Amino acid sequence: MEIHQLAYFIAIVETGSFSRAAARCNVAQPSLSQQIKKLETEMGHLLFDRLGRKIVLTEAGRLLIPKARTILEEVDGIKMDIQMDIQAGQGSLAVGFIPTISPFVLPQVIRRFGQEFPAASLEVHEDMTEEIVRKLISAELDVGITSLPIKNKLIHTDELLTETLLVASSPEYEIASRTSIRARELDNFPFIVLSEVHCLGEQVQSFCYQQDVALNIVCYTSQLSTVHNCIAMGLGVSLVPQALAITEPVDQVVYRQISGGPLPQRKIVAATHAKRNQSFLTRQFVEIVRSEYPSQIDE
Amino acid sequence: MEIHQLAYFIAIVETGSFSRAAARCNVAQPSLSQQIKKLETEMGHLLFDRLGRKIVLTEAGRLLIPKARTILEEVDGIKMDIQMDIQAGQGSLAVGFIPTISPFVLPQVIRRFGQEFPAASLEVHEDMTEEIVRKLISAELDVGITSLPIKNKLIHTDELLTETLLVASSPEYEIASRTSIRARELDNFPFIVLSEVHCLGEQVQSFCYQQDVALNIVCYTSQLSTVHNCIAMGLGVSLVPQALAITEPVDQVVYRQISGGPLPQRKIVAATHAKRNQSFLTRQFVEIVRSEYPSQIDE
DNA sequence: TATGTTCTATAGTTAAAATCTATATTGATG
DNA sequence: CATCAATATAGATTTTAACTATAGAACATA
Repeated sequence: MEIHQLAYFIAIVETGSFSRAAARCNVAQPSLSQQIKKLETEMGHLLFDRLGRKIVLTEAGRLLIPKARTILEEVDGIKMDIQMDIQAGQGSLAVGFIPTISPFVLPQVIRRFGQEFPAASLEVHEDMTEEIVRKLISAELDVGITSLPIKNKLIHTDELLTETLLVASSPEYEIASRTSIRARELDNFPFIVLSEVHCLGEQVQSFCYQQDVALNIVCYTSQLSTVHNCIAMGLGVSLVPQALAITEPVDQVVYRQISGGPLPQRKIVAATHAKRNQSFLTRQFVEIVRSEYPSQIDE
Repeated sequence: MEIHQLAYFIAIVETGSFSRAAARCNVAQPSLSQQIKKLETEMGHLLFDRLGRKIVLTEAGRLLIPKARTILEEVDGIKMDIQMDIQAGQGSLAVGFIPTISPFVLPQVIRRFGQEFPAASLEVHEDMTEEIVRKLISAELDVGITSLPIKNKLIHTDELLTETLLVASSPEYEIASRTSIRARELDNFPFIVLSEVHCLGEQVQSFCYQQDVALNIVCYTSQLSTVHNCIAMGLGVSLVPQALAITEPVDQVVYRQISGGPLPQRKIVAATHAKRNQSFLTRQFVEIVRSEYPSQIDE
């Protein structure tokens, strides 16, 4: 059975004749006769009784009408429906965040995404960069919010913002009262560092290495909040994302920017599979992350 | 958009690859590539991201899946559905009865038809033979229950039964006490006759004419029940259908069969348009009439 | 790093099928 | 009975879907 056969059938029903239907369908009348014959053969029933000049629907023909109309309407609307669905945010989206970003943006982003695209279904993964990359490549994720560097050639990155890392210290330390802090002075204080399995941990350590700062590391932790807590307890200092200072400031901690040299920074990016087309929802999601990411400019 | 394109699309979705889908659909792989490309062009969106060895659905592709499945299922089921509908008695039927038959069979037939085919919609017309023939030819009616003769070549008749006409008389008349009545004796009594617009009226008069009976007609009426009432009032005698005597016998009337010569009879037929296919409902309806028609054999 | 394997895409050809034109056939109409 | 108006049939043409062969890309293995 073919769609055009159903269309011809309905045209005949509506015009009451093969000839008029042929005119309406912009085909020759014999084409209709032939296609209807095929349809009748396939259905196992005549659809019309041919009474010479006029035709009359058979029982099978009458029963076919609503079914044919349904199918034609669906086929007809399918293109527009999909366009509408896309605009309406119908669909699903799987996103990944690294743990040193998610605490500051996930709640706001999920809320806004839900408000703007109530029809969408969102799946959020929290993983480290490496795992996010793997999932992007295997298409388990549509987009990952992470930080550079990403070496994999199959991953395309869209830069969202550059985030400064601030010196975080207990007010007790002498460093807390300074108006300007230089990177090399960090070696005067016990340093709390995030494990290198996190890209943030790696970034902090490589920054210090490049600035020739020999850190006095007193603690390796695997969670940023532990770093924060340790600092609040006065156990040492660290470099933490500005977003942490903005969204979760603590009284027992002061946050200071490095001066007199390159700033420690990380680039926050939306990572996607380079070969996949980014869906409407993906693009919208990335824009929401960009606008919701806590930064001083927003405040 | 074509149905096979949707089928190919779903096969790819379900097998996860163009190659496997091609195998399942019994076509070569390039055919699928080509048809999917066409579908994508028509939809205005890619349906799959081609990631070299593997493919991933795009947002548009994911949205298309349920719609394509729906259409395929409907198309798939359409033939069987119609078969089922027909067997279940879905559909409509328009039938005609002549007034000298309907009183005896219409109620029972409608009841039984409604019981056996509750899903059907039945439309009943009561008309004289001529009008029934006209409606059959214009396809306003699917079948007419009437009596012969029908001269029109476009009408096909299916004989249901041969009904005898009985002499109906008031008990007061001498004829009522006889054991055997000959046709020619009818001229001894005042005769109540049905108008010739009814075929029954015509049949009665032509029978008498053929038997050389010069009727002593005292009343022409246009309703059989009037004939019956006149007889009951003792105004005369007549020839009436056996079915009348069976279903509506009256104490003031006796019903006797003619003997010693050809019986006055009428042939009850199901008349249909010779060129139209008789629907399942039509055939079932005719069988119901045949079995419900009142005749002595049934009692 | 090279190489074979396994996918999809492309090119060109073949086969199928829908369309067309022309005409036969049939029922309605004057 | 001839004419008109409709559908059916026949044969040619065109379109399109299918096929074969092969290129190109990605992954796996050596």
